[in-house]
Amino acid sequence: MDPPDSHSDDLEILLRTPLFRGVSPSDLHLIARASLRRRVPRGTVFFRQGEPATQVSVLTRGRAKLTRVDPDGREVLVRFVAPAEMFGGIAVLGDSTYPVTAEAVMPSEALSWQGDAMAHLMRRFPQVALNAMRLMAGRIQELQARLAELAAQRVEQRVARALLRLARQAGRKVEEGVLIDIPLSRQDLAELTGTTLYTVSRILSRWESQGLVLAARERVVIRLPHGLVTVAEDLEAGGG
Amino acid sequence: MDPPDSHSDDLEILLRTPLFRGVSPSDLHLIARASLRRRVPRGTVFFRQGEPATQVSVLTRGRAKLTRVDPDGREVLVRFVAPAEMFGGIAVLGDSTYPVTAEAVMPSEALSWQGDAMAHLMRRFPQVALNAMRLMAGRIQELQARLAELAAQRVEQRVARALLRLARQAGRKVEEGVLIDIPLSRQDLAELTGTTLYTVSRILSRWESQGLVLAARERVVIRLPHGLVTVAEDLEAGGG
DNA sequence: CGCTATTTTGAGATGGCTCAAGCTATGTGG
DNA sequence: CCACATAGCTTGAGCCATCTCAAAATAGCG
Repeated sequence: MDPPDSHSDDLEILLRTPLFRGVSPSDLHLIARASLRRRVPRGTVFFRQGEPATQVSVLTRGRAKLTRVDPDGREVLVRFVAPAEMFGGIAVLGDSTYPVTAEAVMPSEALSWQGDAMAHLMRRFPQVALNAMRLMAGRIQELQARLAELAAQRVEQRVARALLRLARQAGRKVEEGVLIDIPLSRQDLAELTGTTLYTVSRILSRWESQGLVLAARERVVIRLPHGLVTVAEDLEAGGG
Repeated sequence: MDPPDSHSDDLEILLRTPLFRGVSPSDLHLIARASLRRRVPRGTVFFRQGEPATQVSVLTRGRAKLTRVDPDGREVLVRFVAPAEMFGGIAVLGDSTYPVTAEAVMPSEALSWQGDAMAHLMRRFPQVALNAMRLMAGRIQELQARLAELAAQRVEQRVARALLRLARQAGRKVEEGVLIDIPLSRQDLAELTGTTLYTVSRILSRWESQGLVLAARERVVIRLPHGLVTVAEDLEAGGG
């Protein structure tokens, strides 16, 4: 009944979704059946900051980005979402409105559950609640780390770290090095690191001339990860 | 049997501890009995960043601050802890080491539970697990807000917001306005907002001459909260 | 009542921002 | 298949908010 790219694939993704770790495949099947599938083109907004939070989602294909608009209108990129990652869960569990906007940055697919359905699932499968806690704890630690970074480091180090993080989350080995497999503009990198697209552009140009990275339109390849680590840790003389 | 300032007081605090919201007083009594009380002088470190995380705590008296040291050695102040607030919980639920250092900034008292004891409590009282999730969700939202702030706003606005947040968390009405009831040095404010103590000092001096605040040694009183809000939102002409 | 931590203030340096202009892939319609 | 339109990117020049470093003034504390 299911075409090969729907429920059966869903299950495969859900099996390696941290939120559902430890849940048996048959229970996962139940869980999957309680979900809604949404397949969207690039640019689609899953939900918008400030809207009443109604659903928890897991990305099954593609990539999404979570952004937040400052009262002053400046955008900040909170994080990218990769397949098998949960998003939108914080709002449902915490406050009643989404604290970020979620947008697909390439053709994507997500499964989602209504907040009360998820609450039900957590009651029925306590492991899911535990997983959610562990995930949130991890998110908190990451945010604290970024906060410290933003407070204490220079732009160049922050950009280096952002790229290294992205490589870990969405890196793909290619001939020239590690490709960050997300359409990633200079503007995105700037919003991710709290700087401007101009500064990011200059930094990437310099790194490219030093052979550290390859930078193209919405595309970054890390050629010398270790070199970036050196920059990130500020062990640099100043270079040139 | 209990002296008036120990178990009975504990219970009173625990009754208004968000982590235990919805737990009956008799169950709370049980919970309290599973805890360890620690009374410490100013400057005591409850736990240090990087140590294996073993216990979840609730502050019952005093104040604590959670700081994080950058690889480069710079300190960042993650947050202050007020009575009835949980701390140390993230580490126990998430990773196995504390991501921050917790230090009493005045004579303080905390109750703590071993990680496995807390896990046991959460299994026995699912409401506690739910509360923990809600708390973490709130913490994530706050961290995201601060991240956006740090990425997008000027120092003066960040300091204004930090003071307003502190006033909400630890404000006490006094004759001259709202006293931030924490020993709060210029250095602390700088570490909280990602700037230097010099810049904070200059900003406070200016605000004091404008009548917005009273600033003394490790002490800040907000005289015109609305004025600070104006600064925080950058509705200012520039002012002289 | 002197010691020490905290704070203030000055002066100079600079990293990163802003604004302005031109460049280059990529895609589109003729 | 080409010329144009467009979104994304690069680069230059000038400026300024903020940092750094230095030194002096204060305020608690023992």
